[in-house]
Amino acid sequence: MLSLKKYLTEGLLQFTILLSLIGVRVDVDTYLTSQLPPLREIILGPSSAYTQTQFHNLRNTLDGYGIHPKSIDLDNYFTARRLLNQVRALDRFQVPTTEVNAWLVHRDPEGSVSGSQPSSGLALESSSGLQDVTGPDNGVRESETEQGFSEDLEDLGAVAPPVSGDLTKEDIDLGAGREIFDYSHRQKEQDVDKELRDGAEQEDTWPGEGAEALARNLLVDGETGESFPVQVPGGEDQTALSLEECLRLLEATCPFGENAEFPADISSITEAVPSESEPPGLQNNLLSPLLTGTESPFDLEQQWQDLMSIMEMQAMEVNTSTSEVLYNAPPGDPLSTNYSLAPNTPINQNVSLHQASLGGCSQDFSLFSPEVESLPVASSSTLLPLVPSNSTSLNSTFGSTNLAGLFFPPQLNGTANDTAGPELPDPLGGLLDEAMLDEISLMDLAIEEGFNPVQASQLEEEFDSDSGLSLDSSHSPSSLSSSEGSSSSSSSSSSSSSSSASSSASSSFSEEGAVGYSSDSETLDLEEAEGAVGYQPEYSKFCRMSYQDPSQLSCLPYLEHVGHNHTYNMAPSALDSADLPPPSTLKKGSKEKQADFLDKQMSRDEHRARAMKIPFTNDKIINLPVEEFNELLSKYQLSEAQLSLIRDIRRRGKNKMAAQNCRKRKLDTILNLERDVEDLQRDKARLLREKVEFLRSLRQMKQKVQSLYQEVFGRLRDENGRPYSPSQYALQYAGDGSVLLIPRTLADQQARRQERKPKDRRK
DNA sequence: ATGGGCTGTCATATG
DNA sequence: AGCATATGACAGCCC
Repeated sequence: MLSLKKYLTEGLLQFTILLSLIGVRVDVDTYLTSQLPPLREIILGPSSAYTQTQFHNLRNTLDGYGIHPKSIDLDNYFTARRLLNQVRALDRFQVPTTEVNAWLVHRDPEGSVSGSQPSSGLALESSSGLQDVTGPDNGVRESETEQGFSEDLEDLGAVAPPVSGDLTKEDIDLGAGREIFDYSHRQKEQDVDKELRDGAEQEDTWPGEGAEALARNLLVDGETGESFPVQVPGGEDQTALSLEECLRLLEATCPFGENAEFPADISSITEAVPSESEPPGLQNNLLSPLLTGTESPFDLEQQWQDLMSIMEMQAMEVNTSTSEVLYNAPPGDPLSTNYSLAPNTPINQNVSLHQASLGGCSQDFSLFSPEVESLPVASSSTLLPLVPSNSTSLNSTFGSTNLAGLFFPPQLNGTANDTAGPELPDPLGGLLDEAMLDEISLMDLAIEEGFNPVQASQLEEEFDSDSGLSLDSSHSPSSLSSSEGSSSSSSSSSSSSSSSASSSASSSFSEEGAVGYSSDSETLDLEEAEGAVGYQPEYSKFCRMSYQDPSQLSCLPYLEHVGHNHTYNMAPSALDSADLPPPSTLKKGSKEKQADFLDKQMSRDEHRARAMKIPFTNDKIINLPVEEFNELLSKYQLSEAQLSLIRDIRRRGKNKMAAQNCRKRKLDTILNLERDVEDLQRDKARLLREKVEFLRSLRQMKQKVQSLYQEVFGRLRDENGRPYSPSQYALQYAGDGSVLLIPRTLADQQARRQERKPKDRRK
């Protein structure tokens, strides 16, 4: 019960807010197993954001906070953010759709372009284009439906009364006053407080008899210790659950294994495939970033996998349709069906592709060939710098020179029969799928290294930070403003930063701080105040813990000492309360009013000290080092009650400062967390954009290789002038760029051999 | 009147 | 052990 109660309090609420910002589920298990670095650090151990030294960032960071936690706007800000996150969760699976929609728009013309190419001669292109348009739509609709379901769940969760509330109430409400537990000690002070409170209005009537008077006036105060249950916002969890469910459903529809290997060497393809139908291009190494990039330990791999699954669903539909057109043609007229668009004049009736050099084709695998350039590859400029200029990575990734193994689906390879001669397997269905599988399995590795799939899937909710709902991105110098997402998010950031500016301008730190507070030293012990050393703790009462502009904070010298070097109690004595005369009271004139004012401004401990005739200031009591403090006590003949009070004053005063520091630190931690979240969101958005571009490139290349393979293979003729059966023969690329026509059985063997290699290497 | 935020205080843990 | 500090929890005050 106690631990539950613990979780249901302020800390959890704050973390809930923060977690909800990045879409991380808020149930405790996930909470504790969280692997996301900032959150994990906060929960499981000290972090850079949670260490005390970070507290100084409160004043050191001049880039400012988007919205200050105590600004009036902050509440609305967080609330709005949470709500917006929930709203954003509605199109969780449309995350890539934002990208994919654009992709689809251009997918259609691409299909038509390909289909209209006279030499490509592949009827599948147009049909694949059709499929491509309809397929993803289905996928999107499906995910929308599921998302709607999850939204319903979420709504239910949000409306449902928090169960924990009753628990907490039962747990806390013990039906006993707090004084029961420390009656003897606290009652005295409570009585004193009561007396003082009463006396403050009926003038100071404290008899001044010290402990005896205390003992005579024992009264039980009404301090009951009643508490109120803390309500934990519900709904987040259910949202996460439903989203997770959706993700699982979505993944279940994508029949990809994790251990699939990519058997063939695609770099050979880029070198070998002829370029008849394509104008010269460049970047035969374009594939390498697609594949080597996945080996880098991205934190968002799981999310990418989600995206990949979505993308792949679409790709699968394309491939399926392609395969159907290609390989399930009516048996009656297979040749005319499959090769009808092949050139009527064969290249060579006795063509021997042994040593047939198909060089120059590498240029055709350019993303930027006219056909491809017609596609709005959103930010090819961002893609290019990421392309390592070595093609060996392609070799290592695809690892095989067997085009047949590369292109032909396993089932076709295995069940090749002579009667199905004209059936031409989908060369690139295998290519892309295997590539995807390879990528996904690499992602899995990264995931195993510590990225929680749940987190990733929930992080995906934030993917559409391009929607303008993202966190303020203008603060970070690392913000990549190259993309379309940054511009929209910067608009939101401008509003948030302006609100923070207004909030910080709304209250003036220095004006309030100028009002004197600790009046003891002036009204009672001016001579003591002269020697008083130390930070004026009560001063913060006028600061009201206002953390506006850090630059303003840095202008307050004594606050430089409020930190975790614990030097604040050695602050300049110049800042003692004696040197901070309240201007407003001075202007008021009459000394009675001034005294009255000062009297009201005195803290309870100051009243107590005054009542007990403590001969020195509370500042001294609180801020003197232990040695000096003890020395001071020894100078005076103090009663036991006075000594007790002095020690309590010291304890309370120090604790008060500690509490203030603690709260500052807590806020600072939250701010740091928020900044971390912003950075992560920016990184995530950037990585996802890059991934979408990579996928787009891969898809385009897949289609190109597919068509080129078909074309080359379709033009081959045996000695009798008949086309080769794709079930019996396959094209294979040699390492030197030559292309060989080999029997499928041999090709399959080589493919299997190549498959084993990467697995062994991985082990 | 009331809820939420702020602050002081206590209890307790930790260094 | 004593002290200082950190922090969760609570109550009271104020807006």
